[in-house]
Amino acid sequence: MRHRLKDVAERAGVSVKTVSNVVNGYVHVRPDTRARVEEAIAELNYRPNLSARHLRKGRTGVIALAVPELDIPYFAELARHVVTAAADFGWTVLIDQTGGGREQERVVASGITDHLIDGLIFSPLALTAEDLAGLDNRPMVLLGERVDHGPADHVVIDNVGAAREITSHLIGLGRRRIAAIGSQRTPEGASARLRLTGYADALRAAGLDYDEALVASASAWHRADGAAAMRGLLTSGVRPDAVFCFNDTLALGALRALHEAGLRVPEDVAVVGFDDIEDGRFSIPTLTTVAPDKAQIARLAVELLAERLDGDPTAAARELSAPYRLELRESTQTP
Amino acid sequence: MRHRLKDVAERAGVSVKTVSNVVNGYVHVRPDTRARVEEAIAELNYRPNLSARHLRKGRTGVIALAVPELDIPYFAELARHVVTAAADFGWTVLIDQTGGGREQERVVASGITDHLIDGLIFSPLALTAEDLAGLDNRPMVLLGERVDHGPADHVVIDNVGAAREITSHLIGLGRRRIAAIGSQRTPEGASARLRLTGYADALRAAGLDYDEALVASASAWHRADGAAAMRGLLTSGVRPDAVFCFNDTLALGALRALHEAGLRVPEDVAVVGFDDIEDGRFSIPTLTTVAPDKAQIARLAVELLAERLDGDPTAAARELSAPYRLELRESTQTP
DNA sequence: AACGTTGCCTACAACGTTGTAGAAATCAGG
DNA sequence: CCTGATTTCTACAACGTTGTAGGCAACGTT
Repeated sequence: MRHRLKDVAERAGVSVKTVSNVVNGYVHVRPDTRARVEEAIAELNYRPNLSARHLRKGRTGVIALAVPELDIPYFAELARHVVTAAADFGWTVLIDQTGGGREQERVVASGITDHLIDGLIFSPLALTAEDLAGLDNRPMVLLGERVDHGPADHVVIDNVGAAREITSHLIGLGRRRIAAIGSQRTPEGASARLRLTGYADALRAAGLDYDEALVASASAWHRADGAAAMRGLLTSGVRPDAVFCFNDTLALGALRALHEAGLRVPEDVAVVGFDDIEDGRFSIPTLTTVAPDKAQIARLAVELLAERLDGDPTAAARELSAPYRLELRESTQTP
Repeated sequence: MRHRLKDVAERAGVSVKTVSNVVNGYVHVRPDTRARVEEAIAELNYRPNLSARHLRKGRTGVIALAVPELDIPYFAELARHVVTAAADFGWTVLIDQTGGGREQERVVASGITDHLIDGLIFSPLALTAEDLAGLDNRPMVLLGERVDHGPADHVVIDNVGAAREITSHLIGLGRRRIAAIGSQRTPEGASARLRLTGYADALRAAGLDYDEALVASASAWHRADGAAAMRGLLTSGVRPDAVFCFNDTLALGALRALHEAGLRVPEDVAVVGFDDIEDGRFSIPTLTTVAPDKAQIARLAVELLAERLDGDPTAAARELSAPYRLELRESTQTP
């Protein structure tokens, strides 16, 4: 049995609005009235109906987080941080899985769940700037690489800089034939493009040639794709002495393929990844990686959303950058 | 700018209710009227307000999934399957992270988000039967080990049987000093208790002694706990020739600790896990494990919830069992 | 031709909440 | 003890939707 304000009001002998005032912490309520109401609330185990409240107030206290796939560890870890950060604002998080397809992402962004949520934190893969431009300017924060000239707030990390830095680290270790795994030619591959740019920058800065043959593409960024790409590199005969994988799951797949080929990491081939997922801290060998500050990304995203909700909805879009650092582990340590 | 039924109605020159009828697929609407309304809907990009609909109908089309931690791969993979299964019913999934604490779980179960969701799929760690008994009988499906005599539907797998089977597999390989990692004495450890029972059953059936010294506890089931427990076993001098870890992340941690100790897997020590997370298919060595049918678990849970929502809410609680199978991989393969 | 039936549509009320307006009670200051 | 301000509370309307009841045509049946 569910109770309403009306039931509480009758039990406490006050008006419905007075109960509402107590629930909402309105100050001008006599202490004894408040006590009576609170007692009635407790006795009936009353809980506000959020839909009704939303209908009236226009706020649900629910935000959505949309990610391509939940069982990609990076997104799972990110989701955890977003849920935690949102809790500080009293928000519940509705998590949506887009699958990464452009059409599905458009549906999510345009808001199938429109009226149930106050705002959206969105990590798009395939969405283009035009897609975004066609939408209502609902409160939305984008995560990840910039969708150029998009009208929404976003939180990014410096993909180019991070990729340059970790590639330079490999060069600093004396590696000269550095492969890259994860390149993508599709429009979805914004992260891939930026990381490839950083990789190429670092090579150029060190006076090394950019060799097409050392760059392997991967349509998705799962372990299996990393393993397949690594096998491809090995059979093509390019003999790399290091590999920069554009994320950690690719790198874990690459480790596996190197292991199967009988090559030692890092002695024969050094391997680095990107994302700092937990797996990489326990893999054999442990994985050197770029560690974006996921907690900070989540916090910034939630804060941006909060400001957008409370502030001017038409204010100019903002871009915040979250820090990262290199995590040096066994997969690059020269013994 | 957001539009309402009223706006569409004015534009199409019909009543509000007729628009509602079109939106809801009511049959008795003349084709030309329907066309006019649909045109107006498209022009205004109308989308129903879910809160208002919920307030009126008592259904939101949103269900919640509550899991202890999202970045535990097992739960992330499960979440993915639940989202997929729910989509077939036209449901959106709100994902809640409980942290696994009893108090937080009670809050979730009692329904902070009560009125926004139609039902709850819940994977509890710490919740007790008494906690559950104190709640309204809202539509709820529990996942995982049984909370004895709980009033809610649940979907389980045969933990005891699966643990017995995989332990027997180790015995069949000729292993005799089989350790177990993941035992828990806390009331939270229902899964741990069941898996330990299966382990002990298998030993007894093979005429092997159950040796306390071979059973390592782990307060949580993360990689770090598995690594720590394995190190503990190794330094205690019990010299196991196989280890049954109560989940895959524990096993991955154990692999790591064995590697650091210079022991070979499976030659010196065979390792098995439980859950079949993706990591175990690419770890070095790949991990033999119990593979619960996660897709089936998710589908059964969603179906149970659907039946509970449509059917008699006071009907007796049901318990469904999902299948599992053994995945034999490198970590137990005798070379 | 009168009748009931069906198809199509509309008006109204209600879901549970909160903002607004204002009434009644209390207080402060002369 | 009067006046005006403040505190405390209430009645009412509205948020956007859908169920109910009912009206008016058009149809088929006697």
